[in-house]
Amino acid sequence: MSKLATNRPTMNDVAAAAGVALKTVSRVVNDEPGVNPATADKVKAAIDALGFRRNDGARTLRRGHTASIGVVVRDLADPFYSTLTRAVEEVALTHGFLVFTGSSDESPSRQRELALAFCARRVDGVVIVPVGEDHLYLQPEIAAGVAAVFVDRPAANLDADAVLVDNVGGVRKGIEHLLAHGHRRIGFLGDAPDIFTAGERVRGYREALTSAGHIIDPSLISMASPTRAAVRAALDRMLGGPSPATALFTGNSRVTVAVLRELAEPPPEHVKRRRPALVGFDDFEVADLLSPAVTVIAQDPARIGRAAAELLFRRMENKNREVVRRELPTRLIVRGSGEMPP
Amino acid sequence: MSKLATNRPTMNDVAAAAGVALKTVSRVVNDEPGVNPATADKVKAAIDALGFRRNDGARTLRRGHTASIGVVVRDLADPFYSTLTRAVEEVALTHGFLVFTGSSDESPSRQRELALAFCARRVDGVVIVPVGEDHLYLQPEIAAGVAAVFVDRPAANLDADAVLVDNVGGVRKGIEHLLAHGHRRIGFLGDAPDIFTAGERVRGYREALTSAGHIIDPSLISMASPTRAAVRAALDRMLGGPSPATALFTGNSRVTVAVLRELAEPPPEHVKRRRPALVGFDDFEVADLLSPAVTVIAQDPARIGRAAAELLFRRMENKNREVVRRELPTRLIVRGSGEMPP
DNA sequence: CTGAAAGCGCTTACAG
DNA sequence: CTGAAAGCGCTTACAG
Repeated sequence: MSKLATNRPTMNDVAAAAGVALKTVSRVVNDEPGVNPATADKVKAAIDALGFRRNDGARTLRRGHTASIGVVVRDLADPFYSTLTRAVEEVALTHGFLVFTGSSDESPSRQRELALAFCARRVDGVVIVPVGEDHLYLQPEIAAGVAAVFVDRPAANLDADAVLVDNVGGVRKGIEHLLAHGHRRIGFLGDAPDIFTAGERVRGYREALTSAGHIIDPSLISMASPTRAAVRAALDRMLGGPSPATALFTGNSRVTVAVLRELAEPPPEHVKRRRPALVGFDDFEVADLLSPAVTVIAQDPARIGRAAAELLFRRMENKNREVVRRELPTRLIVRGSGEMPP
Repeated sequence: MSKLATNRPTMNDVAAAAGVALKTVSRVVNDEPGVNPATADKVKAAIDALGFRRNDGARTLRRGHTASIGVVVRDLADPFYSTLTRAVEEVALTHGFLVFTGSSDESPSRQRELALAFCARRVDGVVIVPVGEDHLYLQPEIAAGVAAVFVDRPAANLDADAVLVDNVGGVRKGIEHLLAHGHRRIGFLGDAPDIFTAGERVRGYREALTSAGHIIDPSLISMASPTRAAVRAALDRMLGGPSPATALFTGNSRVTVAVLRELAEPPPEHVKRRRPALVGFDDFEVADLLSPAVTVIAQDPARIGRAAAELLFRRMENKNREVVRRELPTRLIVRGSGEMPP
């Protein structure tokens, strides 16, 4: 591509038009003190006449920081991550920062490319929902001064700031709730076991049952991506046998919705199902309008995003402060589905 | 702030370490042809040893374009806008572009500041969900070469590319559906009348009724932000009178959900309500799981975002092509709530 | 195949 | 209060 058609005026052009030096224009543009009001007026007039707007890219190059951050989530279209990102944006704006966003789609290489592309633009910090086993590629960036905060999951092999959720405690709370309502056969439908949160949550399930003196029945645990087929198979197994589960715990909102959708279908002829009690991890829109309304262990994605952003800005201020790992609580929201008797 | 602690190696450092000229490093980094393989290897070794990573900000300054775009939506936490943004991101990535995002919160000044901040970073293009009456502030940016595409709503006073939805046609389809099921008293619950889409949609309502030879009853129209109080008042009026509405059309998913929530409450004592039929504009998660499942006029936010991004990249390629205004169709999804008899 | 110089549009560090 | 020079880290345009 040859010289662009863009023909933006520069500080130099403004200076020429106003009959002053470049530096004086810079002073006026940046509201630096000590400019003669009459001179400033001349400069301002020239700025308006030419339609000058400072090139922040040039400014950035000279100053060494860009006042921008990058956010890499799993999927910006997912309400959990979009709400989280929006909260980061809000904090960033407070500091006068702009934010790049990107979705990794759970692909380690795509995440890496996004994060490094942001770093190549010299963002001052990154907020990352980590994917995959290896995050050492970020080490040089961090060493070079990029602040990094991991969110929702810890970085695999990097000692860095992180904002997590009390997954284990949250699930325990949900399972204990079902136990308190008399359930003893409780099925757990999680997600792919390599996802950090999925592992933590099934751990919470096991701990809750074991602590209460119950035996873990492996046939009541399903750890798979919530495809239609996987969910159907798991439900048939858990609800169709001679000693069926009377309650289910679903490990995230995608699973919850998939299960609800499956329960809404008539079961195969040879299977007889009773509607099980249900508690789901993650709140979701109109969970309260379903019948029965869905009892959930709610996370607070906006709070998570805010916490991550605040940690990021604190890290930018002081690269040497010790690494922080915050764990945010969950909240049981009782709505009906989790209070049905066995 | 003084000199930053960041101590990144530059091409100059690499050149010194490899014993070549700066330009040769540039050639290697950019995969330019015509470098002696042995020289290239020396340079690559130096790059690895120093952990060099090109500063894209500097590159950008010299080349005149940044390979980045800005997206300003109403609220990134809203599934409609986050899905739209995600689709824009996808197209951008295909072109090797990065994307800044921002939420205007329906504030004209905040939108303006975000858009101009993106332009100050010299993004090559912006996708904007416009708010407010005045978008002339973008005129100089567009003149200076920034591509701009408006989405969901047209720019108030600027002749620019836009991707809209056939709001009028969509609502007409919904109202005609209710008419075909025998309804004659159909209430319309919209949104604040200064929102473009709200205006278009109520127009569709009027047109559908008029075309079918029916009279418009103003008491069956409510144009207000869907606060709890406003929705309740509108429902009491529309459903509580001597000649109540037998069906409702809701103008967007926020309204739909607010109405459903209100209908789930027991009505005030002196009001007796029948459950009205319902068709809503916008699809939403688990609309199919409610009882009755909710019939909607669905938009396709991913398609809208994709169309906007594609238009943007075409505009970047040719600043002089004529202004395009695309209007995307809607789809009626029949689920039950819209097929209930009067 | 390789390199020295100029310049992108600003800010920094000084000098007057 | 104002300005001339250098430099941020690259690419462009040339020269050898």
